Amino acid sequence: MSRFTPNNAQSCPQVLCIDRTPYLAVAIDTPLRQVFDYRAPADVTVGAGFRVWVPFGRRRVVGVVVEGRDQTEVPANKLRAAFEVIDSEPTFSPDLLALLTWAAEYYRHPVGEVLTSAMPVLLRSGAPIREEQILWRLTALGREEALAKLPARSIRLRAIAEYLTKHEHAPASEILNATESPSSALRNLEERGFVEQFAREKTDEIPPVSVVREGPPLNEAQAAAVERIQKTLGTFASHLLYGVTGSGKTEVYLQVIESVLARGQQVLVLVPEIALTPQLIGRFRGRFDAPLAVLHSGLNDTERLAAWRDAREGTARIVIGTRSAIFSPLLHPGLIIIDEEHDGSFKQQDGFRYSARDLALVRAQRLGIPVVLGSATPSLETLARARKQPETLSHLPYRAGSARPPQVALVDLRKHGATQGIATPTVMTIQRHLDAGGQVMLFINRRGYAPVLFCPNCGWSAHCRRCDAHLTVHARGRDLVCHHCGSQEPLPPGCPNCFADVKPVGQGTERIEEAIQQLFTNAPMARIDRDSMRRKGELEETLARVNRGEIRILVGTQMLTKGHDFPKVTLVVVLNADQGLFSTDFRAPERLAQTIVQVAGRAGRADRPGEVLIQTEYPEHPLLTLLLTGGYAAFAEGALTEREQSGWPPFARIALLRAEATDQQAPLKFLQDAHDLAVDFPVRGVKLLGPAPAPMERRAGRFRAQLLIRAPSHSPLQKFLSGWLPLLPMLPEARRVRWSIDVDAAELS
DNA sequence: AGCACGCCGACT
DNA sequence: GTCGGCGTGCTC
Repeated sequence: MSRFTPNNAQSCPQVLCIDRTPYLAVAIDTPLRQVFDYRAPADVTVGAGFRVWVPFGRRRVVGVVVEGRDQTEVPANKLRAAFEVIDSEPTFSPDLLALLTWAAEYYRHPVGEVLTSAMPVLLRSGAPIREEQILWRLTALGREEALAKLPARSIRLRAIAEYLTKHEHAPASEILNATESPSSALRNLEERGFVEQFAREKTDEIPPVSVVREGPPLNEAQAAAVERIQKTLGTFASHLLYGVTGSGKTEVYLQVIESVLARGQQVLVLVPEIALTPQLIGRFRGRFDAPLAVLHSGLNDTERLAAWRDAREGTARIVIGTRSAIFSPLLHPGLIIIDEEHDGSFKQQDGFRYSARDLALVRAQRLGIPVVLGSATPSLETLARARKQPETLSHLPYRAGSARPPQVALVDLRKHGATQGIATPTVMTIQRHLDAGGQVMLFINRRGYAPVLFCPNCGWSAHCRRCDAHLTVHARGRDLVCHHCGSQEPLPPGCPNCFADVKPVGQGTERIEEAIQQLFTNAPMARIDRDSMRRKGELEETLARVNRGEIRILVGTQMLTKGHDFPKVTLVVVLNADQGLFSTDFRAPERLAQTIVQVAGRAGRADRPGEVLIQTEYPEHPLLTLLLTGGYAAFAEGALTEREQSGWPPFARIALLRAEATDQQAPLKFLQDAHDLAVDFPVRGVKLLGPAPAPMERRAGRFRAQLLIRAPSHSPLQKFLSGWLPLLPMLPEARRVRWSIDVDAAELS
């Protein structure tokens, strides 16, 4: 029953005694791929997972004990003693520590950096793990008079008073989150003498949880999914919840979460970076009266540490966050949910290049708990796994309510004339939907006004000085911006080559916005992309206007697809489906299909039938015809067959060795040397492809190249890497480049 | 990554 | 004379 054993000092003394050894192996935040041995301080409880202050070179740093050791290979003249142990209990429980060291090994990343990345910033610099908790409660005066005396218009103050009537006491963060109030509201109540703070007496009791509101009745598929997942609570199982948009995946999550909470366990929910919307959190809060810890990029250091502590001490019953939340400590883990599991943001793209989705499976397996991967467009990896174990596949094929699936049609851009990228039949369809009172959404995966600035006279086009890329025309034709390095310059008055007039070529969101305004003068519209939604809260504001019906036409990028509902949208237009149709990256078709299906899923959610138009120059392309005739499932079947035949994941494992330098030849030379070195480590089935320049060789002034390693499965890949990688730093060329290894690389660029 | 040591160029 | 450029070496 170790799963239910609290990992704090009071209740689990045996954890502290096993490592009473003379030496400690300590992981330190440094790119060095090793741990460092220290003499353990005497007469202090210390062991694996504890943080210690240690001397390191000329510095004093925080390290994490990875294990206790009875002996050390380090010569006595080098060995030093740890200064002090930071807490009276380990920062990392044995199972979390084991997961992290496993991940460091698997992704070939220095263990010190891995452990550091799993800690809130304040813990990295030595803040204590436990703190006397400051709680707020109503004063006697507050209990008697607050609700009676507070004016009705003081909504926040009354909400806080009501909350504290129900909860007796709670930390400020919890109160402010639940009532969506600023901290000034609490101070205001304190000045009125209605509330007071006090230090919590030390107790590990976990607040009771109740269901605030019962959920709606489930349809047959949802009920089957809930039951299938519930049956596996307490054991490892990897579920795929494969539900089309609007089929009620969240309701399935909620029902299963309810069971987990009833078992006294915690739920960890991972969501993609952009989709950490108030919508989902709102659903959770509306359903359960359970403390929720939200880990997102907007938190400051103190808030982050508080959320981390709440997860670790079991106070937070639901922990919801993005990628890095997979490393949240949990006292009583019971379930992990990965929402929109296909989303690329679960894979970290620099430094410690882990996949939170893959680690969720590892963590769940180690803990003996189920994991639920939810998506309308599952990754091929997840689909392949589900094929092997059909008992864990739950399909939600119909939309909740009476909504019918949208009608999808292709618009052949070669046959029809187009104004600014919008084909004539598309214009007519938009008009028809506007006339019928519908809302229209146009999707284009490109920011800015136009992707190219071109001189029709001499053929010149605007290139970035530091990247092998065109500059994008921005701000209605006033600026040139590089989307790869961020450099910016004013638009030249004419061609710098021949002084002729230059012309923006192609369409971005800004230009589509302009075209729509000209074509549909009376329809109020909005544009949603990274440039137009810079200000905080702007996105939410615009989305609200859309859903109130004040906006009739919506133009935007990927941003539109991530987790937002647009119940009044009846027509979705994918303006250019062709980017990615002929990419060198074997995953490009998968990403394109997911994007198209996700965008299309925004149409017709209520009782109105939805319509989807996909503009393309290649209407006969098999990817598009498959999607059109058989939906995502048919596409995925086809793609899986292709991957199997060509030996790509999930039917193989890959790793990518990347190198970059300001010198053009150095990365290629280094990779060639690395390639040549590999003949000394033959592992059956392991093949090296390359080296080759990266698809965009020069980026931000650095030349980049890559070498692909392909193996039939996980273990030969790891076997090869463990023999080969340690020797790379010894190559003379290694010092002239920056290199990194990306295990299970998601993007080959 | 830090951080120090170390050996050559233009400044008060 | 010395401030500082970044090459190279080390961190239990």
